[in-house]
Amino acid sequence: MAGKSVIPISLVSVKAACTQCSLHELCLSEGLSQEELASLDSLVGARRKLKRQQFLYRAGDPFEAIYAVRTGFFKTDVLLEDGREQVTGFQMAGEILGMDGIGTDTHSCNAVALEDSEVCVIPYAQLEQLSREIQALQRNFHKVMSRELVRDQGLMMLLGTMRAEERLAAFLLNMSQRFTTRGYSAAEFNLRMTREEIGSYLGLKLETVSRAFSRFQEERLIAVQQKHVRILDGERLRRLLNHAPR
Amino acid sequence: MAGKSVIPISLVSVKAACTQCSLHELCLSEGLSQEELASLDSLVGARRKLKRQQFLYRAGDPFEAIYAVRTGFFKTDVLLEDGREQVTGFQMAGEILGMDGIGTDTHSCNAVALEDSEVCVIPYAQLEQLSREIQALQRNFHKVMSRELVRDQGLMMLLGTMRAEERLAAFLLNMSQRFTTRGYSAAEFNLRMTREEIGSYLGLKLETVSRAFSRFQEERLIAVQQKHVRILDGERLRRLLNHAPR
DNA sequence: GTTATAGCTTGATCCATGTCAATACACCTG
DNA sequence: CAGGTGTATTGACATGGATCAAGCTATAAC
Repeated sequence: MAGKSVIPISLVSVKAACTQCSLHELCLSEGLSQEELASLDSLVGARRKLKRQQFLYRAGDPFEAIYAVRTGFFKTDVLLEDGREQVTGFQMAGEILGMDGIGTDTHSCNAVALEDSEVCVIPYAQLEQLSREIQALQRNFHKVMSRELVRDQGLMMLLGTMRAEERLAAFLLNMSQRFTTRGYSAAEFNLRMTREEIGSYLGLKLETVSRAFSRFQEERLIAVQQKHVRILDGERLRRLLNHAPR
Repeated sequence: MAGKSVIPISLVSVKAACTQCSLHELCLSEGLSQEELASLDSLVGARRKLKRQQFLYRAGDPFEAIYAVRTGFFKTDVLLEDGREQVTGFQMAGEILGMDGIGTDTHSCNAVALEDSEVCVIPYAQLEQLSREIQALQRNFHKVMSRELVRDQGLMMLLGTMRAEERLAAFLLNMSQRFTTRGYSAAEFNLRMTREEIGSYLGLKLETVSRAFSRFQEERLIAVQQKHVRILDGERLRRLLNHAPR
């Protein structure tokens, strides 16, 4: 950290903010020039640390900023008046939270840290301003939102047409893929969420999730112990998808 | 149409393009000055007419433009390799289609006209350009995308936690609300989609949709005959939501 | 006007997942 | 290390919606 004195100070400070946290093309800084990165950095100054179970924002909160996950793990969820909960997503390093608030100036879901986490606070008014000046930033931001729309389509497909085991397979492969992108093992990881949260995300009850885990273990597709998952046969897991049982 | 000669020619041409079709704040032109509207108009020049069942774009098509529905009715859907279909949305006048393509430069779903329709073609590169110049346009565009994210959250909630009759009630109330916004009757309308398409959207089989319709009719909540729906008791229909059965 | 076809309704049955309940496990606290 | 609490597993049973099947109704085609 303190070494590498060949790097000019200005660059080090840039690195500390955006270059370091943006895992390649995950965040908003992809493809920006050094100069542009510096502008983005000055905007992103603020950080916020959250303890496990703390809310980053709640449904109804006024919208002021979007957030880039630096470290940690989040869930977003929506609550119905009668108490039913739908987890709408899990977010990890490099992913953006809070865009649901842009349309109405009010957040429409809750965002909760599932472990101690840190986010970059990106004040929205300033982001709009800067993305009128920096085309690459504008483009990145639009791409992030659009990909979120596509992600949602995938989840609708899952919730609307898949059976329990397909859903869990899709979930595990998605997790694996995202860990891989971040340089972690594709085959072995620790889930940060409970069976109930997975179930809520997948439109299943926690018992059904648990049974599907057990089934996969019997079938030697995975080895699972509580939150620790090892994927033994990703190929077969993948084949479970896109092949209707009848 | 040909009358009203008091309106200057420049305004008439503006009206023909954006002022007329954008039902208030639905489209992208909300809050733009006359001058800005003219810029947007020059961008939106092209129109496209589609016959019933024609594709506006297909999954895999290169992304070039987004589309504003001028007249008619669309559905978007995603297909799985094994043939399973998930309808991800129904779009009517003033709504924007195609934003799924921004993230990957490729459309991720199909968009099909459910009746003869017309759209405004908005070339995306030019929209980005112009929205760097016109703050109100940038803001509108972001709001449209964000509202789409929020809409998706609602659909996930529906697919993940609601029972068949709740889903249909939510669907009918949503339709009613959107027709109202467009100046049509809230209580009486013609659906443009089949039971199968409704089912696909709601994560149900067409038979289940049909049975739920019949049930609502028995209960005097609605009067339904094929695609024609009259809402008799919107209040009770609304109470069906947000009240878990147990 | 007749026929064909797609769409819709309704009934009978089946099955995947929900529900309820008991137990086990892991982790934290003191 | 004991106890407690939240989490996970597993079993038995219930049920909502899927499936299969038959018939009906509107609309389009000829």
